[in-house]
Order: sequence, then C-alpha cells, then structure tokens
Amino acid sequence: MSIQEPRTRIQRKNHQAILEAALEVFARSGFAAATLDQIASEAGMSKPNLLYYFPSKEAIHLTLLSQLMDTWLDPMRDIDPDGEPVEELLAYVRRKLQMSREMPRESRLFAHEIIQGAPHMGPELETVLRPLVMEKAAIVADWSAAGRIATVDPVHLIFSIWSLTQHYADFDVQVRKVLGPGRDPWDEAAAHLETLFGRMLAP
Amino acid sequence: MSIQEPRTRIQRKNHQAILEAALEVFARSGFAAATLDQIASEAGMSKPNLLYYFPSKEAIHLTLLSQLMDTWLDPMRDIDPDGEPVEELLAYVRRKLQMSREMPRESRLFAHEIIQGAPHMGPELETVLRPLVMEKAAIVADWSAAGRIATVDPVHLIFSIWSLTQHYADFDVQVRKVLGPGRDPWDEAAAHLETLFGRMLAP
DNA sequence: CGGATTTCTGACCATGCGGTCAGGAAAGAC
DNA sequence: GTCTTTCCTGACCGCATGGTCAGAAATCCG
Repeated sequence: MSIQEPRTRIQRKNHQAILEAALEVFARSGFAAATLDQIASEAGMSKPNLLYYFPSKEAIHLTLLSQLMDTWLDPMRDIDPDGEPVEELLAYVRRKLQMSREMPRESRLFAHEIIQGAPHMGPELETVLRPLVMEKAAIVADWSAAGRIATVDPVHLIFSIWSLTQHYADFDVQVRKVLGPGRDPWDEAAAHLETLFGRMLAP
Repeated sequence: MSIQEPRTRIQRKNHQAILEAALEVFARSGFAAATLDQIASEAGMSKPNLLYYFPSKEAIHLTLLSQLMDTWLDPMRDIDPDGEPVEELLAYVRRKLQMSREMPRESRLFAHEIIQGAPHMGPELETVLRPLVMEKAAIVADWSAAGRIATVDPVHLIFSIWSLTQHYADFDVQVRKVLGPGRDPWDEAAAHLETLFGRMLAP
C-alpha cells in the first residue's frame, strides 16, 4: 500500500503532513468532494509528490480510518468493571465528550463514513467494534442487575453516549447557529450531559 | 430556477420523480459524489431531459433541502404549551423518532449538509430554525421554572432529542452491525428513549 | 386533420479529476 | 569529490462529469 515503515526523517515528516492535511480536507468535504490537489496543497507539496508517498486517494483515506478506529475507542476501553458504576460511566461520558471536542475532524470523518454505509469499514465494525461493545455492555448489565445503576439497555446506553457526544462535533454549525454567539457549546454540553446521564443512571 | 409551478400532468409527475430519485441518490452518496446520470437513471429518464426540468444539480439539491426543512420541523411545532409537560415532551420524542424511522433518507440528506458546514442552508438555520427553537425552549423553561418538569437547559434538551432520534437513521449501519441480526433497532430505541427522557424530565 | 407547443434525445463540449512518467534536484554513502 | 539512492516536479493522459444544443417525438389544441 503506502511506504511501509517510514525510515528516513523526510519520509516520516511528509507521511505525517499528508495524513494531517487529508484529515482536514476529508473531514471538511467528505471523500468524494475532496481532491488530491487540495490535500497536496494543504500539505505543502505537489500532487505527484503526494502520490510518491501514497499510491492513491483511497489509500490515504483507509490509513486515516484504521488509525482512527483505535484511538476513537480508547475512552470506552477504559471503563473499569471494578470501579464505582455511576462514576465510571459518567467518566466515560466526560472522556468521550472531551475527545469529540479536541478531535472534531476525526469525528466528522467517521460520521461521513458511517452515513455513507461504511463502505470502507464494514468488516472492522464487526471484528473490532462489536466485540468491544458487547464486553462493556456485559459489565453495564451486571451493574444493572446488581442494582448499582438503574435498569437500562446497555447497548443503547452506549449508543446514546456516542450520539450525544459526537453530535456537538458533527453538527457544530447547527448548534452554534441555534445557540447564538457568546455561548460555549462545549461547556454547556458538559454540564447538560452530566445531568442527563446522572438522572438516567441513578439507582 | 426550476419550472416554477408545474402545470401539466407530465410536469408534475417528472418533477416529483426527479426529486424522489435525487433524495435517494443524495442521501446515499452526498452531494458531491452523486451524479446527474445516477439521478436521471433512478428517475427513469435521460440526463438532458432531467435538465429540462431543473437547471442544475445544485437547484435540485436546494429544492430538496428547502422542502425538507418544513416537514422536518413539524414535530417540534406541535409541542403544546398548554399540554401536560412531561407527556408533551415524550410525545415530541416519539414523533421525532417516528419521523427518523420513516424518513431516514431525509435525515441523512440533512446530516450531510450540516456536517459539511451547511453551505446551502446557513441563512435558513438562523431565520427559521433558531426562532422556532427559541420559542419552544421558552415553553420548556417555563415548565421547568414552574416545577412541572425537572430542571434542564431547554435548548440542550432539544439538541439531545434531535441527536438521539436522528442517530438511529444516520448511523443505521453501525447500529445494526453492533446489535447483530434479529434485533429491531427502532423498537428498542423507542423503549430506550422513553426511559431516558422519562427519568431526565420527571419533576 | 394540421399546426403550435411541450417533451425528449443523441451527440457533443469544456473542465476537473485521479493517476502516470521521464527525468531533474537533493541528500546520503564512501 | 563521485556515485547511488531518495525525493520531487512539469507535462501529460484517459476518463467521468455537469451542462449545452439542434432537432426529433410526442402531445395538445383548433
């Protein structure tokens, strides 16, 4: 695919610059509307040079997606079965919201891909995402059964957390236009979600 | 723009067929990736004939978006200030979820547009959406102040309802892959959201 | 019927795109 | 230094796409 393990300094630097630029452009315009010229320009190099490092537009996109999947799921991996249930879940919400706040481009890239029907990530959704969700859902189900949190459908609880946190990244424009100037969506979201999930989960 | 008021039967029929086909294609692929040939083919006509009814790809997209905005907000318009607060809001959630369920293509079209930064709907968000949200938020704030529902940020409550209901349409693929076969996302979502907002709003 | 109007089509064009290629410039090895 | 490898570029190609146009069908209207 691309140059396997960047050896030289130059390779590492350009490899990185391309991925960074591509993230920006793909997140802004989606895969189809993004052009290699835009990415190359954003990365400060010529199109042929860009294609010296990656064999195709698709390859860049794929690299980005698979790199993303990992970091994107980290907040969920950190849910601790031995922690205090409500606090553990609220902490997850906080981590997820913070991630959306700090990585809105990644969130949008993901959103583009899923809305399109996940044409490039179909398999990984089942091999990586699903098992992890099942594992964590089981933990939540246990907490629920033990009466340590209110009764919930664990998987849909997770969907709710994804939906609400990513909403503020993906629909940022809408949120800001409705709130009007002078309000900080993210700070307000943090407080709101704390309340929402607090009430939802209280045993 | 397009043929203003379709007079003949043929015009009405083809006009409609084009919009229906375009909705399908735009929702599936997004604006940039959609092609006039696809839309024409889906509508059962030739590309030049399609362009006899609409002057450009953009015009079709715009027509679709502005038509959509109206129906999309209907469930919110029906919130009744004189109704029983909790039930009124839960009914809104139900209407919104049902709309996402029955019109997932419209939901995705909308999502595409907003993620891209709402390049075609910027104004309408402020002139149509914002005032309506403000109006309904005021009602919710009153209910809140009167102790008839729990204390909530009204606007973020509305965001939450949008986010959660549309999630099941926009991220349908992901939801289904995680849930696995044999489970009905929509029925489960209905129950889950009933619980979630019930607990959130109980005074 | 016949003429006017609407509806439709095949052929075409200009543009922008992803990707290639031959070879020049830098950088590294000795 | 010189030779080799890596890095980079301008010019180019084939193709798909949005859109045009001259005119053929079909429909409407008397």
